[in-house]
Amino acid sequence: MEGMPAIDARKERILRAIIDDYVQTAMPVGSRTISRKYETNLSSATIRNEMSDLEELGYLAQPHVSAGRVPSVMAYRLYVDELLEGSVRQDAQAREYFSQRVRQMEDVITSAAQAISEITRYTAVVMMPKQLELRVSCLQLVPMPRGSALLVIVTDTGAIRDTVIKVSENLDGDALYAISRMLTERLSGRTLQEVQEMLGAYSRLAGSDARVIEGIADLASQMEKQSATDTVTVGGSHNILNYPEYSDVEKARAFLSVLEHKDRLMQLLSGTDSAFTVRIGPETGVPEMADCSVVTASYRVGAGHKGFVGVIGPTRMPYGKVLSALSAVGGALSDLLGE
Amino acid sequence: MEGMPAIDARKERILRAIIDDYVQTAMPVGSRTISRKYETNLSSATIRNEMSDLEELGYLAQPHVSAGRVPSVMAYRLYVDELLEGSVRQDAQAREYFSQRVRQMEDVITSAAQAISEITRYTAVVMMPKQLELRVSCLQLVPMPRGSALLVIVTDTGAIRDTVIKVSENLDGDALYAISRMLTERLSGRTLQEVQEMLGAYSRLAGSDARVIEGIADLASQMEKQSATDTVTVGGSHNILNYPEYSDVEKARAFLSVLEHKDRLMQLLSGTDSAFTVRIGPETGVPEMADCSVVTASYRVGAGHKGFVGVIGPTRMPYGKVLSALSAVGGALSDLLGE
DNA sequence: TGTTAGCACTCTCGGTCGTCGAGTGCTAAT
DNA sequence: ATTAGCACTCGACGACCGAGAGTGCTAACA
Repeated sequence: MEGMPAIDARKERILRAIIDDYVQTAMPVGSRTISRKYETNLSSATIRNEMSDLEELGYLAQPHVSAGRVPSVMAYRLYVDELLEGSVRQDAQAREYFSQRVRQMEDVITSAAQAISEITRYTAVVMMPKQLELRVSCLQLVPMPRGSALLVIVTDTGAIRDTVIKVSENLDGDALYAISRMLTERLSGRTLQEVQEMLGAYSRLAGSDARVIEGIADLASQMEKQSATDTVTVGGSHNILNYPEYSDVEKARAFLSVLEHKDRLMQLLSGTDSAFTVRIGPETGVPEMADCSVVTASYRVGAGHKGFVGVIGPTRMPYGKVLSALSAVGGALSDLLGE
Repeated sequence: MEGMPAIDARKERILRAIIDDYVQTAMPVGSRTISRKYETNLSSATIRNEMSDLEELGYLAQPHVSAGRVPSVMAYRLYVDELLEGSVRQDAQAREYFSQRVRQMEDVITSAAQAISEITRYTAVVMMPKQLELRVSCLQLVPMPRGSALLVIVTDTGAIRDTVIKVSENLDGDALYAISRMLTERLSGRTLQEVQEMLGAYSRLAGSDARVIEGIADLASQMEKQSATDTVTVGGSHNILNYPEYSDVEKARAFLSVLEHKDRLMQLLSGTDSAFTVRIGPETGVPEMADCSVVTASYRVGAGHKGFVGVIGPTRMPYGKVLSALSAVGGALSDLLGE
């Protein structure tokens, strides 16, 4: 009675070769291919025996009896876990991406998503954690032509929001600055919610327009609303069309429609503690993504809050490259957004 | 010897019915369909005769002998020209879209693109004309936590650009305002290019940081570069997958790749004088878009400069609805961006 | 003269069938 | 333990065929 075959070094090499080849070609890998391209001193028959063992062990699967083998979720996992052990090399290309001007949280987030998607050629997702308790640090009116002014609110975490409001034509730059000073003095240190509540009482402040107050109220309520929800951005969503597993339009559409619903997207990203997570196929928990993998890296932003950057692509994916790209972008984000 | 059949009222009704049906179903329309759904008092045989005439006239085409008829480019054009005659009804839904906060040109443009794509369910493109000779109107530094400041530049056309720069920790709000005033005084009225050139000379200004100067130089050069090129944004690009004519992934990808190249996109939009333009199929001049139509509306922004809003979709398109949506959004844009 | 019923004809679509080839598993030889 | 050889399996692909949709034409009819 034979026991379960053990997985030795050679089996591992072969498994690795199969994964690599499959990642490249997206076609089931046959024994001949391995024997010629990877293990040139072994015959196809030997490889066949090994492959048969690997299948018994659960690392390979055959779409049908006379096709080659395809790596199973277990195989990817083995491979990925191994990658996760070693430190992930930082990708220089990724860091360069952020030399551009960055404006505020949202801008950073979206350019991160674009950067990742361009580097990896997959779909990228970036999540910014919700920030409760944003406090106003400064508030300023910048004169604009034709009776307008730009109202800028800066919070203690460095988030910036602005909007154009109408003001009296006879307020010049200095007058606006005086108003700004006064408002900053009274409102700084308050949370956005407090600011909102306090504004009612101010509507008759000397020298200030009711319209200014209104503008601030609007802006404060918007910031408050936005800061209370997680923000999530997608980049390069149609990169998915580059991969043959999505040459079925229905599949592609299902995929894209998941991306359009923030809540379903959150499901893919959230709920992990470690720096890197890889969910393969069914592990994603979203049926439409059954043959996708989701790779995420977390980055720190300020006091213990964590955001995620991630890549969604076919299960066959060069996990090594993806991980290093994510790690680089995550690092850059931490630098930019962290305290 | 029979002459060319004339196009009478009934032929026109039938043609219209065929277009309507084809727009809905994307399937060649047969004579029976028309006789049952649209012209219930005529038999299919009669319709057949009429259709045969319409084909001879060039308004219909048959994909193959035993399929129904499909409207030709000429048919659409007839129909569209008729639409263009009458005034295009404004679409209420579109106007609502802009009640949101709008920040600056680019924001307006992108939300316009999104609005159009959501309303029409097609791909939307919005172009903002290049603005030469932008002049600085105001320039202000807003204090931020941790030795940063937000540098805001406002131009005479109301374009806003900002960036975060580092400044000496010991500059407080008033000091920053003093610098802002001084800079505004010296730089306002200058074009961005002039500002850029002048900044070299200022690097030793009393009380101001070299870093501030540097920040302004950066920002000015970016604004200058951006204002010299046309800006174009795409919204809802993957709406295209909703239409059966793009159930071929290769086609869809070709379509999307055109959208990714700004220059090819410009080709689709530019070069028209009238308020509305409809280019059908080959008229677009871009081979990948051979079975698309491009509908554009122009909007005025300030002194004679024109921008375009457009929709790209399959040639069978409810042109009436699309035109009214575009007209509404175009109007809103003129209001928001015009002088 | 315009409309309609009838009919033969054409062409696509969907399914079935048979061939081809890639790949396997097993056995026997090395 | 490895490998050559061979029979076998199964999907991909092209050929083929029948059904159905739609046409054009003709002849009858109002």
